[in-house]
Amino acid sequence: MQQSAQLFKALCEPVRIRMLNLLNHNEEICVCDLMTTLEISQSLASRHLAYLRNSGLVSARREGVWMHYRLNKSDWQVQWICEYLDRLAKQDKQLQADLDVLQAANCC
Amino acid sequence: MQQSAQLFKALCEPVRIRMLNLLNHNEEICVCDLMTTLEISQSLASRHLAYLRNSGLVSARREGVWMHYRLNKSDWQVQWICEYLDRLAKQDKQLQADLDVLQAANCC
DNA sequence: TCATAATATCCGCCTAAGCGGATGTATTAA
DNA sequence: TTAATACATCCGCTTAGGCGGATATTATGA
Repeated sequence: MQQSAQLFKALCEPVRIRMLNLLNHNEEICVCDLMTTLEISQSLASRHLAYLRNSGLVSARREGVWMHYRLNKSDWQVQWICEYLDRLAKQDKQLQADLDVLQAANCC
Repeated sequence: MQQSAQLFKALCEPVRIRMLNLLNHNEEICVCDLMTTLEISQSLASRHLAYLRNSGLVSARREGVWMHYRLNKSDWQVQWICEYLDRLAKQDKQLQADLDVLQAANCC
């Protein structure tokens, strides 16, 4: 349950919800794409991604200089969160807009 | 989404997860039952319940001197949380024990 | 009206975690 | 080997929210 609480802490922050929403609709995303799509600083992106990593929600893969992040979809709690995000995205303009912006501009 | 973040903040605290688990298996529970079941102080119980109220997860009903709390099950997000709690309770000893303790000792 | 019981809120203290901006690290290419 | 790029981490500051213990509020019954 302590672990559940940690899971929810990861979802407390709007920026992290936006990140998870993007990851929910793309196999992998690199840090630079997340930065530009969400219009946040490199430092901020990296710190929030570290938080998501430490909470077990995402994992990272290095490819040369780039880090690619993806959801840990094998975890049932992550699957359950994805279902929530699917539903939330349908009624949230910001999340929809984020998806459009990411599709339009792929840097990696 | 700001509202979603607020919802998850309500779930960050183990004591609040335990409260929601109890409410998920009982129509209504009074504050004194929650206090004794979770073995927490009156002040602590009341503060966490206020947090859950302000987050829109529960509502309260006065009956004489007692306050009875219940889940706002009409909200789809609350329903979704209940499904999570159902699943979590099956694999969490603490949550199971809480339910047993509450059944054994009804004060109101 | 007054004492008591149940609940809510306030106070002071402490920690987690948010942020911007600076610095450190790892990889690639020249 | 060095410079540049992508990313991670650190530093200092600020705020939200945890806690115990004290106090306020509300309702009931004598």
